[in-house]
Amino acid sequence: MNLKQLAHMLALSQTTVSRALNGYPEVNEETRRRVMDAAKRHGYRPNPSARRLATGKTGMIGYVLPTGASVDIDPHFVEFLSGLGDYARSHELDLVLSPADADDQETTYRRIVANRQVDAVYISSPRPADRRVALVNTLGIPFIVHGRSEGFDFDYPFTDIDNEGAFHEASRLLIQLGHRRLALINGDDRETFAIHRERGVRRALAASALALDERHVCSVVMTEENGYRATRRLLEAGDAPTAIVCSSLIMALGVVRAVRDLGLTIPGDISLIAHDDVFPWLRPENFSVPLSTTRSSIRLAGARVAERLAARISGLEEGARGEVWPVDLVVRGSVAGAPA
Amino acid sequence: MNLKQLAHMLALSQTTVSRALNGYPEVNEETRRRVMDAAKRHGYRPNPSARRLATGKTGMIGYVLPTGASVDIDPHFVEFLSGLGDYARSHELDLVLSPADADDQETTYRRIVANRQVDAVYISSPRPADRRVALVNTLGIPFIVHGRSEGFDFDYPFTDIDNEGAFHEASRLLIQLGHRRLALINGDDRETFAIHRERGVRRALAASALALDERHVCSVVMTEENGYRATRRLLEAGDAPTAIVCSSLIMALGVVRAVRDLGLTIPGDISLIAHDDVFPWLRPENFSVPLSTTRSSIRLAGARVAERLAARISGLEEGARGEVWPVDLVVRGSVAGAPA
DNA sequence: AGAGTCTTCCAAAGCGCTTTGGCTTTTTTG
DNA sequence: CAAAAAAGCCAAAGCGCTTTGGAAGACTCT
Repeated sequence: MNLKQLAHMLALSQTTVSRALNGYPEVNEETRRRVMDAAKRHGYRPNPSARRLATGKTGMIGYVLPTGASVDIDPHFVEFLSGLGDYARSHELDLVLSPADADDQETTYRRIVANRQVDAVYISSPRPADRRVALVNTLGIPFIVHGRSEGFDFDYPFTDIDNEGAFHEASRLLIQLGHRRLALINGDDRETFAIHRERGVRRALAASALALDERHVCSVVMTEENGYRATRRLLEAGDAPTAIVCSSLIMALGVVRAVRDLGLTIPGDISLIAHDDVFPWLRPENFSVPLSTTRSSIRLAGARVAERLAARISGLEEGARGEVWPVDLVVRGSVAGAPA
Repeated sequence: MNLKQLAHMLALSQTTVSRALNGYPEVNEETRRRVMDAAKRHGYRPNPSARRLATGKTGMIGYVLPTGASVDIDPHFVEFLSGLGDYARSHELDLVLSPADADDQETTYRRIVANRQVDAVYISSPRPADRRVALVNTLGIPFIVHGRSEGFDFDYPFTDIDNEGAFHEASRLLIQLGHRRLALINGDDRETFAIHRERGVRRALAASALALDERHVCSVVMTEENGYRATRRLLEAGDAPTAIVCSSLIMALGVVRAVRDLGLTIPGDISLIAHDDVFPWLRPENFSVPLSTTRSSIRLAGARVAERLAARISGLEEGARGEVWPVDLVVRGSVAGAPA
């Protein structure tokens, strides 16, 4: 059942039927009702390929997925996707993942824009002066950055959490508890979120005339194993820290294991605070010692990004407004006063 | 730059240019070369929307993503996606995720097929007599099932691992080590993989004239917390098992925590084997006691599914061939002889 | 009543590609 | 050498929708 048939059946022109269905004003309300009625009764659904060719609108949002044998997709992605998908569903949007060589995403961005394959895109895990952001900005496709970039001479729309504030608060708590030697086990420090977190820690220390020992900050891919290794290294060297701030719950698993392996305890010897993106399958309160966290649901962020993308597609949102969400500091058993 | 312009510039008809580009035989090789040359030089890329309208081919594979506030996307998904994306990239395929109400995926399947939004789909986490499988089968769109369904009067193409065999082997090993009371902490037993795993355990026990105590088998969503709870319940009741087989590494984290909380040790008091889908961020050899596993890379499965989908789209693969991959049993420190 | 203004609808021209059917020109064949 | 076959190309008809530019009729106003 296509438009032509429907129009013929109603003894109307395709124009009128099309307009009736799409809510244009120049059609009699009575006629519109008849049309919509018939459309529903016959289960008419406009062919998206045709609509797409005619309008350029696709009803899809895009994401360029970096791939490659040695490229691991961040497990956070799936949670983000949950939120995104949940919102997208309610707005009849589909998500298209365009796999790209991790080292050449530009080609793919250009392709999906040139081919008008999607109405909008989002960018995640941005770095300072991220080329992807600059690119989509000049290409002129609606977009939202999940996270933040830095160092551009233009503004852009983003949704981010207050990473600096979160890690500042976490560090401040530890300092108040008497800790003087903090360590930071961070994610990839080429990404902005990690830079902000480190900044937060340093600022808190500086406020108490303390500093972050360069040997006490490390930047690694966020796996359990790397959390373990980093902790071993930190604790086995001289001037070991008494408190650790950690960028992910998965790494925190490794931290806990390392501390135990060394015959130390949390929080007796080591206080620990980690960032929690809120996974359903791994919860900080269920650590052997309930874990203090800076908490922010990445799923909600996904939903919010979808919402903003939809708004931009339909023209309801414009401009380069960035938004920064506050982060909760949730104190549980893994922190205590510094050992004497 | 569109076909019309290119044709005009070459003083050829659109027909000829189109045919030259698409490798049809009725065009002079010399002409073809000229055309391809010009196309490359001017960066001509056929508009996919137009091609799609004309041919019905989209260059995309589809996945219906169950969503909802209480629906959690399986964290395995992201690893599967890694493999899928990696292959898809090399074949210029995009992946479209169509979010659907978890309780009504049929509507979405019908929509993407009726609208010809994708060339093929894959289905994951199938259950016995899965309605989605029956549906796509009758809808006639090319598809691959990742995993297996059961109880149909038709065959269908799938790629699965030998879950029954894997858990049979794991159980057999434990039995050989003298264990008599095994427990199974399984995933959602409405899904086929869980049913097969249970079957494997039972078969191994039966071979030694043993049986799986109904109190020693449980089926839960695969989270750390559920692994913990299940283990507490198992070990605190009478006739506690001396060995546990567990369907996921994430649940195994909870198992280990519970065992420790109870003042027991692995493998001294409890032997443990878990299934490992091979995540980069959580490795069995890094458990406090290196974990024995049944191992099968879900990432490779993703790549294989993509490969088969591509083959089916291009007509290279037909029929309902199912393939079952063997699973490695990797023995590490978490198993030992049964306590006296 | 005639001019001007809405309201309501339509025919037809895209959107950019593929593909059918046919027309020349060249090559092959008996 | 004429007839048949093959090769190489083209015009035009889709694919199914949106949107432009009118046009006809109904209504308002002076």
